[in-house]
Amino acid sequence: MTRRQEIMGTALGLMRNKGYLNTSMRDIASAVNMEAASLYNHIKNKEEILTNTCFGLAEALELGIKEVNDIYFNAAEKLKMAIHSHITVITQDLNASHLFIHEWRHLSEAMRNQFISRRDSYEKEFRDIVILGFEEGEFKDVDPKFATLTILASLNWVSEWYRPQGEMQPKEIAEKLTQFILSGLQKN
Amino acid sequence: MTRRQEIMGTALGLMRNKGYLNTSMRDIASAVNMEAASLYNHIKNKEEILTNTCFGLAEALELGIKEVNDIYFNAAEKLKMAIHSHITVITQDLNASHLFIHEWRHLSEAMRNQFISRRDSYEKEFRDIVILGFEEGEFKDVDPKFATLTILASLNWVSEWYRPQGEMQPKEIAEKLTQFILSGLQKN
DNA sequence: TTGGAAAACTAACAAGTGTTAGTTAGTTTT
DNA sequence: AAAACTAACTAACACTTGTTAGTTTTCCAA
Repeated sequence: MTRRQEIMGTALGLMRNKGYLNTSMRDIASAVNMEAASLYNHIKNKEEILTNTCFGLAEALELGIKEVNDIYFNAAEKLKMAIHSHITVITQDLNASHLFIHEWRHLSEAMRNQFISRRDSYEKEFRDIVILGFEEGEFKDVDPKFATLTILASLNWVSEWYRPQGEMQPKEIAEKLTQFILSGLQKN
Repeated sequence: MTRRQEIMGTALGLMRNKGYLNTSMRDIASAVNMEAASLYNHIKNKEEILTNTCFGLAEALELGIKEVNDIYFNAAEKLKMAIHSHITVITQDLNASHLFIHEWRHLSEAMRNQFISRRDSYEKEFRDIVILGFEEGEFKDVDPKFATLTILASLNWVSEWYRPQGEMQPKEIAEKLTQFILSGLQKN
């Protein structure tokens, strides 16, 4: 592990616990046993940590959904795969996911706009699956935007409670979520 | 409207846009056309804004769920009412909701612990409804904790996209969510 | 009209912020 | 052996932070 990776990883951990703004360069430095100024030999600046993380995850998620949408399947199958992909990415690095989900607001305006538009297009790919399901006659006539937002909220929230050492593993989580989203809580 | 309420309201608006930590007392002051020091004639300190808001919403939510759980109903009916109550509270003041959902982390440790324990007990009341549904034989045999977290994630996320001027109003949102949570996306 | 509280002000504080400059010791490449 | 590079350091800058002290203005009831 390079020093840069060590700094990045430590920074993400601190930022997850205390928040991005509340984590100072001096906090990060002392967590890796150096002075704040020395960090700049390895990273450009504080925002690079945030930018790298947010866009790294965005890319991973996009890759996943595109793979799903490129293959022909029915909507239920696609949704299942998309959920699995999303959960896999999100549970990979919980610290990074926290930044991705909560701290992107603190990107500089230009970066933030880019980020938002990539997030929107990810949402759209997800929404297309819901719409496909309706066109197939397999899904109910729900408001696709509403449904997609609700689904993504559930998926993202996993990063808040998932623990790698816990009993539920990503694959199982994805399956239960798929089940829940497709057919709900009630019997029949 | 008292000056205090004006300050509080303005502060919440700023904090929703820029985040709690990123909103300075000087930001708040200039938004209500006064000097930062003058704010202290009306509020105790910055944290009071956060504390007041977080515990205010906690109380409103608790009140709602207790009302639901005190009356005898079947689980499906209770769930529907609990969702309605939650959405009503959450959509009442979007700025406050944002603080309640995202910024409680920045409460002082003592307050944060209190907050977490109240949130946990609210979650438990919700979970009891899911468990009741299973005992009645009406709900599927899901992990109640998992289901509850997933449901609450969907409910809270409403505060991110709901717009009072938009076409979907709280009552309709609650109904669609109930429908979605009970019976999912798929037909049959 | 006046007394006094309420609400504003100015000035300052101590601490903390991200970042840059300049330097140094140790290692690697030429 | 000389030159270049790496990664650490100390010191400092310019600015922002929440908050307090002390003072002045505003405003309303008596």
